[in-house]
Amino acid sequence: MTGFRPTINDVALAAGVSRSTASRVVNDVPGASDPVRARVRAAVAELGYRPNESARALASGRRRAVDVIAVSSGAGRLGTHPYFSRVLAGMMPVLEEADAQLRLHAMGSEPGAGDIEEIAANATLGVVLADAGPAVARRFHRRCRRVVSMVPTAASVPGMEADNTGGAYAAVGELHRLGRRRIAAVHGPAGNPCAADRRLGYLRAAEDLGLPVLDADGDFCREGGYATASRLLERDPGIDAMFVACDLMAAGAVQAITATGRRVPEDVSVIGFDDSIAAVCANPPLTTMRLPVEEMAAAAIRLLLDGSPVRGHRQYFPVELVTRRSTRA
Amino acid sequence: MTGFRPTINDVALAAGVSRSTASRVVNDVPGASDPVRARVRAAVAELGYRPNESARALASGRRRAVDVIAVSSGAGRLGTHPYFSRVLAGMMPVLEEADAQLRLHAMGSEPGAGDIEEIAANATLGVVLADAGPAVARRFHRRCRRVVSMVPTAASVPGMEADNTGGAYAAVGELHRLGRRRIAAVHGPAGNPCAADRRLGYLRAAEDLGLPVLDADGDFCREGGYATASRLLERDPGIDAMFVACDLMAAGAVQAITATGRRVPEDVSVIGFDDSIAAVCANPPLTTMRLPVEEMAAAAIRLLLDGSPVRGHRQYFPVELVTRRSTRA
DNA sequence: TTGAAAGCGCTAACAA
DNA sequence: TTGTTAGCGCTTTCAA
Repeated sequence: MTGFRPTINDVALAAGVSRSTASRVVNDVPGASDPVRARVRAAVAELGYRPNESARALASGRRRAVDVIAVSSGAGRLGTHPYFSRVLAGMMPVLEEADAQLRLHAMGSEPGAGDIEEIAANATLGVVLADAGPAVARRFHRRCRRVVSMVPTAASVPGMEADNTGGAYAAVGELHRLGRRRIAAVHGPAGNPCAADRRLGYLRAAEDLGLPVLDADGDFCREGGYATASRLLERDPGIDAMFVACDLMAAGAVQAITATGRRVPEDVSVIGFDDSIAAVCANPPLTTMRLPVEEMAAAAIRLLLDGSPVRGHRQYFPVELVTRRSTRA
Repeated sequence: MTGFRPTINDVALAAGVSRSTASRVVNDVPGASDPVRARVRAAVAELGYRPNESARALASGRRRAVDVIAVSSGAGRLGTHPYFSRVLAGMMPVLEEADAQLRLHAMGSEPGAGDIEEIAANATLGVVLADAGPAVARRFHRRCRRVVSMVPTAASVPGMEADNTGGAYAAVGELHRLGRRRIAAVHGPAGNPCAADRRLGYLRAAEDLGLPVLDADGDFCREGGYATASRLLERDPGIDAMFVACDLMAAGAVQAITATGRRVPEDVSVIGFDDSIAAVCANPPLTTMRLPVEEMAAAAIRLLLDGSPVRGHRQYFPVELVTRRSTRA
């Protein structure tokens, strides 16, 4: 009795129907009356039935897999980019549990229509968009119902939504609370939806607090953080704080700030975003807005596992301030 | 003719044998004469046959999977630890290609015998030890032939071996070349095989160059790097360079050094090890010894995919100096 | 709406 | 050493 795992035959037997009917119910395909559906579902629950994925794949000719699309980053960077590491780490145990496969696709910010077509055509459980803009997201969603985005994007595409705007707003508020009055911002890249929300949070806070807007766009990479922070500092040497839209860029920003001879946090306080490994490696370690990336990734997978997510579905996640040395004067 | 994929039946037919015989050859199990083996193998090559993993799993009752054992790190850290991210990134495409599964096991540095027993018993393709000491490695190897370690460990256990000793030696040599004469070292944890090799390289270089030995053990984490570097500096304020056995620790060491008011690299030059994301996030960015982690991880998987690796097998990888600002005076 | 039946591609007894 | 024969658990026609 210990290692026994019920098969669909057991379910069919318990529900008093044929194997095919049980299969139909389990797979949510038409061809079973409501009362029968209920009986089968009860049997499934009762027995704790879970389909054997190998048998499924063999019989149907396709493997259950989630396609993860990592837009906007070079393939080589996937292994080291802190965000994607966390995304994968969050997904892996859920996928494991469901005995499903992870297919990772790295593509540039302008994926070819052919790529999208092919991935959508071969998708089984669905597609997770790791960092896609609205245009790409819509194109996927048009071809494949089972799509979920790790970031808020086109309104119709189901997505995980962290409180990016609120987080950015809170970061600026914190800086203001610490007495800073010339708070600059290094945003993410122009087309990026997360970047847009964080930018909005900054702008709103600046307005509400009556602060000058001192900002520029970056690229979510360390190099861009360095370059943008340098430029900002040159343009306005009086800057006494920086809100940087991701930790990798913030690590670069701190390098840029100290390279000018300024001290962090004494001369310029810095708050990043993400709470990735980059935050603690920076010098000084970064105060940052923590994004629950692993939880968001796990939730995205669960959504796909549970069936076709409803159009426009949103799942919300909080963002929290983590205080480290880059703000503690 | 485009999407046709030969089955084992096609192979058997082409080789003029039964399906079972073909299966035996493909799976390298006894029960086929040498001439027959050759014929079947020829047919496999000719047709480009690749077994259907779903069918295999269904028929045999077990899924082809590689068990990756991440010893010595808390489960929560896996997603963010730069080393493991790179290991996973290196393995993923190879596994994908072979249609095999990745099972990740995180365990403390002293895994229970029960854990080892269970994983070894359920292993199919084999086990990759990500960072295990000789004792754990030997215990796994005793119970399961298909084991390969990502680091040199017990002599009998097949392993990937980067030139840790040579890398450490070269790092100290570089520091010496830059005019440094009081070169300290932050080693890895005592029992760690990689740490031991890097320590050896440091000690040899110190001896060869006539330098004082100024060292202490760390833990391969940023916190440990910070603490150990602080201690070293307190003990010997004249230190003018540091060789730190991993980038995460080196990022911490740089934080510790600058916290004392010293400048990097003017007062103290620093060289790390790995070339992970931590190296570029540190401030200043770290000169480091690059370890080809992704390649090593891919090679480990291929070794397992190719069958039982031979006892004591070693695969060697070079380590290269990558120069960044932490040494450029 | 339901069920019967035929495999999916492979492994593993069992016989020969 | 080899071949024959049952399935593994499931999906999917096809008939009823």
